[in-house]
Amino acid sequence: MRAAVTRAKPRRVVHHRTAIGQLQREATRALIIKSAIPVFAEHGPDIPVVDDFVKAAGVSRGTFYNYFPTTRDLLEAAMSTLSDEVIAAIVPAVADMSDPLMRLATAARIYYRKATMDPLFGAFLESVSGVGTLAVERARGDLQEAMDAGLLGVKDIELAQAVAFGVMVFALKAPAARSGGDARGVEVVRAILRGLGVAKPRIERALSAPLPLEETPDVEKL
Amino acid sequence: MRAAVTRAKPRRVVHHRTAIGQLQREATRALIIKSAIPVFAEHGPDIPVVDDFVKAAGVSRGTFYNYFPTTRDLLEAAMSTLSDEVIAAIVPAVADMSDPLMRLATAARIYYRKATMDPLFGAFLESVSGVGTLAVERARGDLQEAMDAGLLGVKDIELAQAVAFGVMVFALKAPAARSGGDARGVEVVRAILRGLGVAKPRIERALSAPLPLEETPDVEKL
Amino acid sequence: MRAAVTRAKPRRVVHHRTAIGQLQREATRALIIKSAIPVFAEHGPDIPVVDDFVKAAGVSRGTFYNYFPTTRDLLEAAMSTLSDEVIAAIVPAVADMSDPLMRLATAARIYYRKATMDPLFGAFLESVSGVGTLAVERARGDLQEAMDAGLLGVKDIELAQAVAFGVMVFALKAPAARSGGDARGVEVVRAILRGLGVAKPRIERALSAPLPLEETPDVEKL
Amino acid sequence: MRAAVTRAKPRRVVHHRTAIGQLQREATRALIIKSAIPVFAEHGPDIPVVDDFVKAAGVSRGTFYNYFPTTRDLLEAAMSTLSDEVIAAIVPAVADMSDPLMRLATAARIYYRKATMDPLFGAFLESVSGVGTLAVERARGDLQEAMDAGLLGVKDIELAQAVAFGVMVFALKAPAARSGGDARGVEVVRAILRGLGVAKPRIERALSAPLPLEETPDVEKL
DNA sequence: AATGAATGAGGGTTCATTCAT
DNA sequence: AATGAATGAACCCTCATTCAT
Repeated sequence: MRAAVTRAKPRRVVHHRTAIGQLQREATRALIIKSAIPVFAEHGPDIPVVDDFVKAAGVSRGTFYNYFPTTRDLLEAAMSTLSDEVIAAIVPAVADMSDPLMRLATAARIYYRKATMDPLFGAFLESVSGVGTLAVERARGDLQEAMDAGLLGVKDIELAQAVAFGVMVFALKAPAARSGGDARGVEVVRAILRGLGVAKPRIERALSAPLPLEETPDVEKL
Repeated sequence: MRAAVTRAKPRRVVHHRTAIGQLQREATRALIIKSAIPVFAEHGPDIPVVDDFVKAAGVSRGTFYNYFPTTRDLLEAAMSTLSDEVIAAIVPAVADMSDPLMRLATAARIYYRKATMDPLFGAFLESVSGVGTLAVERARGDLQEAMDAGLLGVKDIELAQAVAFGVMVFALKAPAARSGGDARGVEVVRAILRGLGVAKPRIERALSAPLPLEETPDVEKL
Repeated sequence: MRAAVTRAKPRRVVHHRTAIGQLQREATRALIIKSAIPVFAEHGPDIPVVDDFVKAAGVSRGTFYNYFPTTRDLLEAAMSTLSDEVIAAIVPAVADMSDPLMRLATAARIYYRKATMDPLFGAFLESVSGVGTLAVERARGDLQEAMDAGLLGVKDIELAQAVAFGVMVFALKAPAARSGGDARGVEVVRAILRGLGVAKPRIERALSAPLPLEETPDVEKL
Repeated sequence: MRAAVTRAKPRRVVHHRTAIGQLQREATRALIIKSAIPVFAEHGPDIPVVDDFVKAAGVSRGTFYNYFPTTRDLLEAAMSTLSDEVIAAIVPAVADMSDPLMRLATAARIYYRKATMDPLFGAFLESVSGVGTLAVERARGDLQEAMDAGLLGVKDIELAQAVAFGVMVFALKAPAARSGGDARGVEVVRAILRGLGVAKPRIERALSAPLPLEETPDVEKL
């Protein structure tokens, strides 16, 4: 009898459900993030509360906590998601460029365009302070490369970053950001390159790349 | 009835008790603001709560509400107080300068110095997001004047501001801000002027003004 | 003017209200404890929740937290209050006794009586596990003294305590505790003394003290 | 419809799958109980939650509920399992004894030994309040028999139980329980027998039985 | 049977604000 | 004016339980 019991011990196989669960989990996670972005975007300086996300995603509080222990975690996931989107828009456009300044300038122009044309993305940027990280890691590399190549007047990488990100962030905050279109984007990036101490002819060359075709702004998103 | 009350104090006789009361009020108000500044500065991203201010000032909750209906009001008062301090440091130093660029540059250098040397002021700037406004109104005037005089490459006042404030704010956030001293301040302001499209010789001239004697940093303040 | 302001600085006197507050605080604290005792008593093994205490005391949740950060703290306060009551009933009765065994026996009999006659106290003891501490510290001293005087067969203080408290606690849990009156109390204490290895004649002597007049059981308390 | 289902299995034919299922059920149930014991033991005063059991057993929540509608049921099953273990250790050792006092004393000594030497069992006893019942039913019979035979001074079965279980439980709680070994067990049981009013020579006789060979304490179990 | 994602009621805690003194 | 106890709405978080697969 002992033996029989032993033989009958539970199998602990990977259950059918386990596989399904993986997909389900991914989907729910994505749903929560997706619904959270407008919540972050709409909220001003006052931080949204768990209930806001829960309502937006149409899931229960319990489910929310199953995925994101803190709203901070959700914010990071949302930023990461948006960041991926931006990068996806930028990478192919600059892939073939050998000039780091041109890569930098083109990336910045696309970023500016996205921030001004995509209401959701723009609102998100405005609401969430500390935007820095959104597509920053990429820019850092180009800045460094340009500096190493002796193309910048600025000799300090931190200051270079302050110029690039500071001007971009503040320019996006200004009311004019809503109206100037790509042309203003060029002005902003020109100011950045000037601030970095790039020689004038190089500035114009870096700004000469055509931008990829504009997607139509999806107004309904917000 | 509202009118009646208004009409009832036509003589503007200042009663003795009233006068004392005014001073008392002023003093208590100042006390609360003064004690609040380190509270704002010490707090990171999490907002301080009424109790923090109450404890710091050593007054009762009731008294607090007598003076500041919301903590927002207190924050504004604190910013205004600090702003006044900064302006007081800047105004005499630039009073005699006729060149708006030199005024701008010198003011920015003093501001930078204060933010890096005065731990309390610096911490306050870091903690309170959107501090931009601290001594901003003055800068706007100088920027406009310089632009009107054709001294800037940038033609859009909003972009000019984005350059000036964006670079300054982000440069102050960088770790390097803690170590570079006045020399880094010059670099930062040079980047700003370049970003604004000021001609090179004018930049150097604008940066040539000697700064007033440095106060010794008051480390104990924080 | 500076001087005037200085003179007007707030006085920070001990305010009238501060004194009142002390009394008020004491009263509210006592109220919460008092109302909590039946709550603990009525609850079986399931722990009462903050809301129970709040309702019982008729104060707001906020007030509760003003006084007791955790329900554990409240429990301790309640035990301490009851403990004081018991001790107050015991101390005068045994004050004149020189024999530690008689003190011990008399104290135990009064404790037993209180636990069986006072429904609130009894119910509290039953509900709250780990009653130990209620009037224990006193007993420990008498036990030690008796042991030092060579009056106990048991040579280990921890075992002596186990006998005294174990028998008492379990005897109070038995259904018979509700009916036997003082006579059963004598039996219980006799078993304890026997268990401690006290010589037979000493046991009877120790049990011979008359108990103070019984208060009428206050049935309405529960 | 319910009736129909019931009526549908009249032949009591044990289908092959059913037989397997029975064993499987038994095994899973045993697995959950087995894994639950350390969980109960490790947890202090705070009650373990379903998730703890689920993780420990490596089964899903759904499966858990298939076997135990409430954690209370699981606790009872665990107590019953341990109880069986203890009884299994005691029964053969006392089977041949005719003296109820000797049976009682020997059983108590084995119980004490198990509680002090088996870390898991001991921890379980400490954690789970009101464990009294673990091997109690057996003791009750011996107590009653001894009382009927006029061997006890105590005339009240409830009080007899209070003495036996109260002293045992409290003696096991004391720190000394961890060090005294079998010798302390004898002291504890002696105190119990004294408390029950057993005559001295009978006490020593009842304690004279040799204990079965000690299993080596299985330290790794906890 | 077994699985585990989803649920939501239950309970905990904070804190801006009021108000009697 | 100043005081500080009291308030309760607003949030936070856990966990027993369900149920589609």
